[in-house]
Amino acid sequence: MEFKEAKNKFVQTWGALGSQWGINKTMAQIHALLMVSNEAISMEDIMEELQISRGNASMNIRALMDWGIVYKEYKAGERREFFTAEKDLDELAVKISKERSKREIKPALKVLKEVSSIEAIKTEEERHFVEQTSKLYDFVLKADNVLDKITEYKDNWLAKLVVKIMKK
Amino acid sequence: MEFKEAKNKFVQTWGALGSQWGINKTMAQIHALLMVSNEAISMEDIMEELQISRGNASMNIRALMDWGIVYKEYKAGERREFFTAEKDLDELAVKISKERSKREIKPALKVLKEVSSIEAIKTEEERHFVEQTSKLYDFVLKADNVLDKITEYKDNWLAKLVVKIMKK
DNA sequence: ACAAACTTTCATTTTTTTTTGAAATTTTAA
DNA sequence: TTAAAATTTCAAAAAAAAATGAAAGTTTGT
Repeated sequence: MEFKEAKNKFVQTWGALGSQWGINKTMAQIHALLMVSNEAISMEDIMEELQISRGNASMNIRALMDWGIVYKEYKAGERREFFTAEKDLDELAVKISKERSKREIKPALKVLKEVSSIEAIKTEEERHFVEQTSKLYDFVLKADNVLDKITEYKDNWLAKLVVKIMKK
Repeated sequence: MEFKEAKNKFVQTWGALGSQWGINKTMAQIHALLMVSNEAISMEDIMEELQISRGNASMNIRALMDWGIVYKEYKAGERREFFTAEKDLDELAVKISKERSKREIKPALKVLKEVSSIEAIKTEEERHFVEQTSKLYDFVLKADNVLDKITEYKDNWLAKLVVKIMKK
């Protein structure tokens, strides 16, 4: 496989994967493109490489910046903006994990707490509902915290030890 | 909040969440409904409760069974089929995790390995591409394995120890 | 202050995904 | 074996999501 083909395959695959994770295709493709680029790219070049419109590029770059995984960069003597992706994978994982927690897990927890707090449980059906949603609340809360801890401790000795143990 | 309202809210929220995770709304709603039901439900009742068509119900129940998180159940003297969801959350997490690994992570790994193996690296651009995709390969492979181990060891002392340490 | 260079916005169009529903198929009880 | 009861399939319709592109807005150099 030659370089151009490989690059294209990577961008396409990453894009397809994105759609399975609630991120749209173009957003994932732009991210992929920036990830494997050794230098910052202008919007014009992104449009050209992915064959997308100006508006599409603009909106998805903005979304990626909102996620904190793509940055603007200014080049001396250049008027237009250039973009780079977070290339440190640990850092990338932390940011994605934090953002998803904030956007999806936290709101879900709020609802779970709410619905599991209905009062005056009369029927067996109601009892089961409360039991199940309460368990779900505990489970999601715990999972969210573990994720937090993993990303937080990632670089220190404790995490390293854990990873070592896990590898056995 | 009264029971019916709470149940509805839970089903709706779970459904909305599903779409952010690459699962369609109806599929997630059916799963939610079955999760909080204390007894198996017929297709007719699922259609009724979620206000969806027969075909839609049939296809999404099938998909849930393919994921291994919803089961068919037969009632004595009843011709039609009833359905229940996996209610043990640990078991549910393991199944979802395994399935996503199989469907998404493994194929992604294959592509990453492929594209990071291009030969005859000439330019700096190509060198960077190979470096970045190789790192990505290692990272995803490691993440996939850790997930595997966590689910595998979940119930034994090692995992419990880890969770304990993490909680500090 | 001007205008060229560049970016953002958003109503409209296009594409993709999901849903419907009727026909075909399968299952089962008698 | 038959036919009623139930489920599945899939072409077509509907709904939802994403992309376009032109106009509006912003920034910057002179």
